[in-house]
Amino acid sequence: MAEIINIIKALAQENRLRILNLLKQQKLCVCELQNIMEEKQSNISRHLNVLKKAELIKSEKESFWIYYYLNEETINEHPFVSIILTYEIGETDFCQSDNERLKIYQESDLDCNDLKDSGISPDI
Amino acid sequence: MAEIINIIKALAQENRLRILNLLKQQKLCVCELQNIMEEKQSNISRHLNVLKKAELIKSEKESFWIYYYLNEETINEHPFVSIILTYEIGETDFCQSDNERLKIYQESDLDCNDLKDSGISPDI
DNA sequence: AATCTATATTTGATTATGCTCATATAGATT
DNA sequence: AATCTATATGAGCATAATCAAATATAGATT
Repeated sequence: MAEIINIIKALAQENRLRILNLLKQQKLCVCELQNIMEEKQSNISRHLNVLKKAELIKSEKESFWIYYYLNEETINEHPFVSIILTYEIGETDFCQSDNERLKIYQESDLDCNDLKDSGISPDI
Repeated sequence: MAEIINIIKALAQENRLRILNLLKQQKLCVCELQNIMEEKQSNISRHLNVLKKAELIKSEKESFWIYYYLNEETINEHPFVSIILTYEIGETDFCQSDNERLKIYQESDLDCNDLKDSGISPDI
């Protein structure tokens, strides 16, 4: 079981909160996160690793991609995490604009195969 | 109003959680915290400043001493903070031993006037 | 087996954090 | 006003965190 202090430390960083906010809405792979968040792949990967060590997320491989999703056991065991994700960060600017980009992606009918060279949309 | 991310960052450090755990139980001044926690005065002072900037605590002067206490407005506005203090850190080793020392201090009938050279008890 | 590609990791630069020692400051007490 | 003392702050150091660029790796596809 992850130490409580590691869980709080994992939550104490904007990019990691952004990742959790997105994963709360749906399972996503690294390249999707990279495109929605407009961050470098290595940076996303690093933060995912921190979140995984804190046992806040899990991953599973599906053909080419590794999909990340919330670790429900940890979240259920530590309800304050859900409270933060649901009530505390929803209104922040960074979540709002990530949510907009997630919506664009969802409505685009693109998937991981398309992300490599095109980005989510011509504007992004 | 303090940014949510500053609040989480303030919580993501053991010594600051220790301070909050103690202040949850009673108002304390710097020299009391210093003696109970067995940390350097400057270190305590610095962490108090971080907690104050996150608006998690307030202070008030009483004759020689500055007493710190939880900022109820912030705590009420962000219920996850109480949850962490009540349900998440109570069982940690660091809180347990701080609580023991707080108890010794409470039962000692010492006060701030005595702490300067003596420490809380001969053993400490 | 060879190739390809998504993800992880290494390296190195930059910045932030935590701590201690020493000193400054504020503001009570005399 | 002078002094005293609790607390705050500055300086310096060590360690950790963040990030980008380049490279390594795993494992799917052909």
